[in-house]
Amino acid sequence: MQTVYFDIETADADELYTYGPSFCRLAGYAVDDGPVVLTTDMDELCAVLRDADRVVAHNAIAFDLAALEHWHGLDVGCLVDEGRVRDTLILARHNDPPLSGHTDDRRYNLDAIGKRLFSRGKDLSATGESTLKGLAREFGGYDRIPVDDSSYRKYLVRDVELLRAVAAYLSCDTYALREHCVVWRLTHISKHGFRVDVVEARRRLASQQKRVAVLQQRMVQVYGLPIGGKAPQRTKVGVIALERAFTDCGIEPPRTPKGALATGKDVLAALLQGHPCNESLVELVETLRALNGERSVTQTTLDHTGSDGRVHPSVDARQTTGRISVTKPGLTVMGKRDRANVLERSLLLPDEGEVLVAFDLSQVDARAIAAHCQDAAYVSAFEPGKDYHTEMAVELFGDPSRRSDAKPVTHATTYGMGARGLAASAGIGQAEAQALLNTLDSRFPGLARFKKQVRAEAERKHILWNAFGRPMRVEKGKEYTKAPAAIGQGTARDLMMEGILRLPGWLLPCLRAIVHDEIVLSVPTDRAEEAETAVLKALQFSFAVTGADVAVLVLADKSERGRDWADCYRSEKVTWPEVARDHREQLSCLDEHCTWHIERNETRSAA
DNA sequence: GGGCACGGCCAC
DNA sequence: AAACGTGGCCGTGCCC
Repeated sequence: MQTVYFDIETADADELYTYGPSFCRLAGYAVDDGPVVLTTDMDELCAVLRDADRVVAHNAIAFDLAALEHWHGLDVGCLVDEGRVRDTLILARHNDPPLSGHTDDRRYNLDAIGKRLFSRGKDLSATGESTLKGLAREFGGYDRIPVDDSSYRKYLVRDVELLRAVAAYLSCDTYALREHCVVWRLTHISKHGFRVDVVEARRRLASQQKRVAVLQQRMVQVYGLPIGGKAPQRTKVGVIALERAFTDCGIEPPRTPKGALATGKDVLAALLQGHPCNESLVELVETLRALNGERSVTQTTLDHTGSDGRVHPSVDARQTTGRISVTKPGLTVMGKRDRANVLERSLLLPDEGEVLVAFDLSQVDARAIAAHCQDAAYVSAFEPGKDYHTEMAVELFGDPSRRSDAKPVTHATTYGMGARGLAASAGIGQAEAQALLNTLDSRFPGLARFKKQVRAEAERKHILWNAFGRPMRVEKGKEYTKAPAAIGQGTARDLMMEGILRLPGWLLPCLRAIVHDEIVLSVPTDRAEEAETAVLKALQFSFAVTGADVAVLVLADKSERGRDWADCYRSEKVTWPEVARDHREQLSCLDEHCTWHIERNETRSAA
């Protein structure tokens, strides 16, 4: 049994997939208790790793091994599938799960872990990450530090030694091993990257700049806001001017809970509703809304686009529930619900000669809860052929046609919403909301019992385990809302990961994005049907919690085949014709609310 | 100039 | 006693 501990110094980590073959600069490795060996020969390192029974590194799968696979041809999939890899970042999160709220990455760097596991001496901690940063500053970049620099080498040696010490404290169970396979599969998203419509992105940036300039000018002239900066309406002076503008309209300036001027869109909408005839207020609010509504997704996407014309987003399982974060750029926050920003996704394209297809799991959080709680009525709402929200409408109102009224209530079930919150989200009175919550509890007693039970368990242990064995930390005092939410999201997450694990290997390089209950693939046009069948087969299965009587079906839908990511949703969003790329290729259109043919429509309405 | 909190936008 | 969960990213302002 031979274990190899290793670490690699590289160029800027953000350029993992774009830098070039000299990305890996200096490697350090140690076999079992042996001394740390340094080398610039990555082939030598790969040979050592191939022969090892066990390979250990921090963030091995998403970073070090990924770099060796990408630039030096190491077969990482084989190492992972054979269970030979131990990624101490995955294990550290598994052994000591993060709290929600602050995904504090620094909690999981080697220094921090070392400090928690065996309080390490100050002499070592002082040399942590700052050494490397300092060297990068001194030499003008991570890729320009001389590989024979003694402090660079000393730093690497120390890191491998620290890694070895840390690894001894971290245990690994079957869930953690499965997680290694999950993370490796997800690295394909970063590795292959998502093609960006760079020309269109630049065009949109330019037109956004024009739009903002007009709005800002109005703010300056009418309300006396300061000139300059990216968001003068948010500066101190700007806020004072806005407060005066509200007062001039005869309106008390709205406030946030902390006393600041509130300019969020819900607040502004409520204000308008209260004073529909106040024309000067309407103009002020509309201008403010328009300015606040300007997002920088296009800029962020371009900022992260590499010389290959693609973004290579980071994919991490760092959230407390295990849900996947996709960042740099944040694909999980791109528009979809609102007509004003649904086209954000249209900047992302399939590979040449391919189409994009999105697949999403149907009500997977609720199905996860059903699998856990085993409430007969709740579980039966997910039987094949039934529509969950319609079933809920029948149970809550005795009226299947009130499907849309039932939707917000189901949200309340998983997230522990109270009467006030439900009333606000559903647009009903608090008494009515409370009555609905009571009905929910009486119609689904098993669900109510389950929620009570997980709250109690969280209060006792502060950690909950989902149906797959993922530990999730629950904040003290917040068990009432967070415990059921953690189970719903956490198990839903692993149902999606089960699907990822069931995907046939040829589809892994096709993965482009994951947004919680949705995955996006770029597939060759002539294999689209084959791919769709295979993905749906992987994502859909019957699932039972250990010891449970009744299994719950996990079901998935597929989107249209898209020429860009937004185009995938054209049949889901038929009332927004611009979602379809075909429509955007037309020179003009007849829909006066179209967000694409804006200039033409403006000309038309003026005429 | 980095770190952090806030308040704004957004997703599932 | 009541109870809306998990996040990313931007711009500003303030702190060290």
